[in-house]
Amino acid sequence: MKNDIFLQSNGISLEKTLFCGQAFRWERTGGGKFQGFALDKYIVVSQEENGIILHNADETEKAFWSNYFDIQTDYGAIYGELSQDETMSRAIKAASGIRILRQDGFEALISFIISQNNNIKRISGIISRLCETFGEKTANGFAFPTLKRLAKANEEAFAPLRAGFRTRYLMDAARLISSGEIKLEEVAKMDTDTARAELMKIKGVGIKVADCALLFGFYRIDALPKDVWIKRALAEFYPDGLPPVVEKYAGIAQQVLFEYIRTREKATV
DNA sequence: ACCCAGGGTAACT
DNA sequence: AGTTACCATGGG
Repeated sequence: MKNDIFLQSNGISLEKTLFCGQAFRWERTGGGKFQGFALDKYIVVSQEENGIILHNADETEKAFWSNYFDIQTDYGAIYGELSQDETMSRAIKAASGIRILRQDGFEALISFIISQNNNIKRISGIISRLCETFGEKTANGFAFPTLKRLAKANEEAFAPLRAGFRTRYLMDAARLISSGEIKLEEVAKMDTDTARAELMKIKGVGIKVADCALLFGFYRIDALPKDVWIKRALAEFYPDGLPPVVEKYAGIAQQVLFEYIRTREKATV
């Protein structure tokens, strides 16, 4: 039985959450509606006052997307705590409504390998071509490729993605995970430092890509990915280090800061 | 034509 | 241990 299902989440912003650079497979369809994929799961979702609506969804999908959108976490309380810090208070006002999506580890890892030395627009393009090339075709679009399918692709097969030097990194990730040398279900159980070191066994996965995979794919909100924007923000706002309350929610704080400094940049240019 | 992008690697001091 | 050139590609 398919229905429109309302999920309450006070203050959530789909626009900010879906396009703040943590996920790359969502698009606006107008009128406050969005559509996208998580792995092979497709949904149309719309922005409501203090929540979202899942369109044409059943109970199984309700459970899946509630987890994906991190509905049960009290962001009001977290943002309240973070607002004790003056910089965070300003950043949250400019970028409120962001939730950290609970994405699949494999999809996040592959996506952020592609992200390196790249911009969000082109990352989305490469991932889109990745799905068209290796993902299963469905009625609503292409699913994210399975590990098995990626692992058997050669360099020639990757050419249509135009991923540049990242191709061999993607192939190394697929090889190591496929062979069992790296087990993502084990990574999910490791403490964050051990998990980071494990992911960094993959060629092309350094500390930043690993932290992105951990934050967005394994919900490690203590992981603090430092890209060029965050490095600038930390130097400007926290030259003497992070206050404890920001440290506690580093991943969430980081994403709010990322949005804040990027939109501030856009506004002034 | 140059610089930059949700960086990492390898080869240098 | 800390720099630096280089890596593909596309947009500004």
